[in-house]
Amino acid sequence: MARRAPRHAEAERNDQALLEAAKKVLAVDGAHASVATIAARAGVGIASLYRRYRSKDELFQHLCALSLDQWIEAAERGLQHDDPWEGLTHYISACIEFSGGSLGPLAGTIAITDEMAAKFTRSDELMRDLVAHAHAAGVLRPDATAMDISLLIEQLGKSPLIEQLDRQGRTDLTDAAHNARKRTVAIALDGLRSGHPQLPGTAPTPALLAERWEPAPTNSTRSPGRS
Amino acid sequence: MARRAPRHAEAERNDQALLEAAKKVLAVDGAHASVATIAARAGVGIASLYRRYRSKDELFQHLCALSLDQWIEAAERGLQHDDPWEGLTHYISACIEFSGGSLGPLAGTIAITDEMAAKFTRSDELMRDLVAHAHAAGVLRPDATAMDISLLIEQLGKSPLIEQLDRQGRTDLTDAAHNARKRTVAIALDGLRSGHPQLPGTAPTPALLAERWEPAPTNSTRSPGRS
DNA sequence: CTTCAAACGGATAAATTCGCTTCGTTTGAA
DNA sequence: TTCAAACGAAGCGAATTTATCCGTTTGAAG
Repeated sequence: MARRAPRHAEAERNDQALLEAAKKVLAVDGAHASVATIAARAGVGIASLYRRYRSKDELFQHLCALSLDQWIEAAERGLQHDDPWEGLTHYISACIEFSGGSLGPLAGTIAITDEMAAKFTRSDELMRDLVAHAHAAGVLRPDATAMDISLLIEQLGKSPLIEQLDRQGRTDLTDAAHNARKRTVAIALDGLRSGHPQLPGTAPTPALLAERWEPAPTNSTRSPGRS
Repeated sequence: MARRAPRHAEAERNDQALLEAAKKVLAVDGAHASVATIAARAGVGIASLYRRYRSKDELFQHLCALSLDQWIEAAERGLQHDDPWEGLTHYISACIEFSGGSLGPLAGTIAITDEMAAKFTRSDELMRDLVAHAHAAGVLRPDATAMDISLLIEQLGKSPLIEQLDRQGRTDLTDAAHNARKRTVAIALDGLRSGHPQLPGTAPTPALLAERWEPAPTNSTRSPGRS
């Protein structure tokens, strides 16, 4: 073919760097992460970001889709385990580990694409299967529902300590912080095993997690989303 | 006597409203909460805020001191319990409940006053006592340290779901969200009881929590290039 | 009722930050 | 050597943010 890709390899590398940078910056700065920060962290110019994505929102949507892929893959791996408990705990640990609290801050700030909705549904199904298997095997406490576990994952995925250390550039402490969170996760997982007193209140309804991604209903100061 | 207080009562009420509003806005908007938002939520003018605090930072420092008071009081109450386990769990639950993730986002963004440092030390001592009693009674898993529990509190105190719902004004779901978190906390507390396999890794050092409040004098993340 | 300082609210100034565009430069396969 | 594709970064207007300024309201003292 004729001229096709003078610097195609570099473009590919930059795209990858942008996505990784966006994820980290999003975890650190929250929903108000700026494109300038993301581009700087990726080591590329701002224009390189806008050449790939038409807007900041589009970048975040793509990032969400990729994260959902990770969730789906983690669930599929978990379902392949022979031991239902191992499968569930590996899924939970994996989600907490790689999520980095990326999606949480985004909830409600970006529109949900059809692609995202489909992947979310698939992820949810797989997750319910995982929980059902663990319940059937009697290793997971019967009163803990899939919703409980989803909330647990979200709660532990976003670590204030890790985020702040990252923000301050204390790379010398991040290992210790991650180790500390592993212990917190281990404690929570032990609490999920069978043989504990009944959980308080009633199980949370799926609406709690579903509706949070709905477009912000009465949000006052939002620029009209184009597209 | 000379004129003393034409509208003193109103001033007092406004001060109280400001503190409460600041706490809520801080939990919702994070460290970048604006004074305008806080004043609006308190239902007062911006000037009323600046009449009491010379700057935004001074307000936040005062707020921190008050929160530390709550921690101290919760620990003292916990120590009064006859049952060490009840004392510890009530302390943990109380801290998670009222913290609202207020202090977390502030860490590193404001200077630590001497008052804050003293209260932090006192709170830490009481908390260690609580844990020591629970350990001595054999109700708390021996491998869980005070640091582990501090991190657990911080991790569960900041709820992404609750914050987002609050941000979107979905007051119809906040009750359900709080109930859901109560269940998450209950799971974690069950995981803290004795009779579980050894926790992974080594216990986190106190430096992890102490250093995060250290001055962040070199505004590192301001320009994300080379530091 | 009049007085008047304390307290009020909100417009506003000055500086910053944001998303995004434009533009001159660099790269590397043909 | 050529030249389109890809690059980095300065720049633009709009939107925020902190903090101050100023005219108005309040309510106890005289």
